[in-house]
Amino acid sequence: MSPVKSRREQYSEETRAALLDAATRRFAEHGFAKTSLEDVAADIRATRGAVYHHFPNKTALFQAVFDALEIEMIRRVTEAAAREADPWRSAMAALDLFLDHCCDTVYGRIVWQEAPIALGWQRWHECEAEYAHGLIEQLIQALIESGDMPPLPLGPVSRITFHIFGAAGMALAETAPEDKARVRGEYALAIGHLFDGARLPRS
Amino acid sequence: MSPVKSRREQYSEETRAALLDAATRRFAEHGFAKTSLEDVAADIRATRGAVYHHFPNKTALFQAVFDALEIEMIRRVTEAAAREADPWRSAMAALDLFLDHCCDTVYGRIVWQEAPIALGWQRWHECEAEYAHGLIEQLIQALIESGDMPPLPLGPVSRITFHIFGAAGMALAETAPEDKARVRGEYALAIGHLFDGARLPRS
DNA sequence: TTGGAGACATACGCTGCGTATGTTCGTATA
DNA sequence: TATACGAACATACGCAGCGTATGTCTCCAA
Repeated sequence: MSPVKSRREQYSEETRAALLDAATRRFAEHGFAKTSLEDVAADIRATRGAVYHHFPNKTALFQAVFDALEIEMIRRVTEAAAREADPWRSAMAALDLFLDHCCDTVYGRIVWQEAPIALGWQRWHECEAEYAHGLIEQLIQALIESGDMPPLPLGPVSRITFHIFGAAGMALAETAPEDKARVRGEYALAIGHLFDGARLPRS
Repeated sequence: MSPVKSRREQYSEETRAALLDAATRRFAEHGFAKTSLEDVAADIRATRGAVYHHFPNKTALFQAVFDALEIEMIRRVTEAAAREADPWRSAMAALDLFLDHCCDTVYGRIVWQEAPIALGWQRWHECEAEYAHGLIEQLIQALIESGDMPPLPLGPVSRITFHIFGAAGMALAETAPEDKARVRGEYALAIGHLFDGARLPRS
């Protein structure tokens, strides 16, 4: 995996990682538009030159931040879902861990609030199609096959599901830390009821 | 209402209306970021000076465009909902007309795609809270009172509903005109099923 | 008819992105 | 061990586009 890095490679990777870290914090705190690359660079005692050496432009830097957060989230949710054998319980476990994740200020702000702005709505949606959307479609497909859900058109259903999750994600992202637990509970209740209603009695 | 306008007032209102019209088209076609006030002004054979005379800044111009679209939409949906006496049928009529409205390219693009970018997510959400959100809360409140829905926490439920509608709105906004009818049908089906599931048997 | 104010046009500064060019410092090669 | 080369940055510049300050014209009231 890492065939002995040279000193130069090590330095380079460290500054790149530092840039990603600084950018993550800046974007999460001030948003995409109000974050200047000057500031990000200054945070790690470098200049904009360093940023443009590692990333082609501001959007690409944000994209890298976004990707890292999404990949980590998908990884953990997939893991949680895989632990349950029953499709329905698997989906519920995924929802549960997703809500947990959304309580994280950085994830919520960047993925659910800033990303559509930074990447543009279209690109954001393409990314979500690649990450979350794929996972959701998988879970729902399993629910349909197991007879837990009626065979509605998969595209719209998973997109609606995505947006329902998004509603919770956005709501939690803008909730004050001390209220997150309560709000999280309310959304879990409401979403749970909604899905229970859509559920078919197992044959 | 209009106590005899002077010639000057008339001119002024006309250019303002023309600006709004031009801005609406530009924003809908090229998006907020890629629309320069220079172009908007040029469209009506004026300069940026005219824009800044009528609006304090670029965002305010967009806000005016957005407001006009939302107010018109709310007006028509409210009207449709009021024609039905039964709360459930009233809500369904509202959904139906809303989906119709989202098939309009300009409305879909500006309200559902560009607005969060232009106004910022926070401000956008505040606006929606004022417009759509209020209407949705009203409809759901009626459903709970009539016993059609269980008394879940009103906030989350109406926010989730908002985002479900949003899912359809966004999806329709990016669907090619020739496919809009089909996609609209799919979403109507999926949403209908979801709500039917959440419905309580009338006592 | 004339002063004033509203409705614009013109001119300028500033911020921040992207790019082109310069400089330093590891590292491979002779 | 001297040197050349290229990666990893820093510095400098151009440019678009927003916002603002100032100028000009024209309508209307007194």
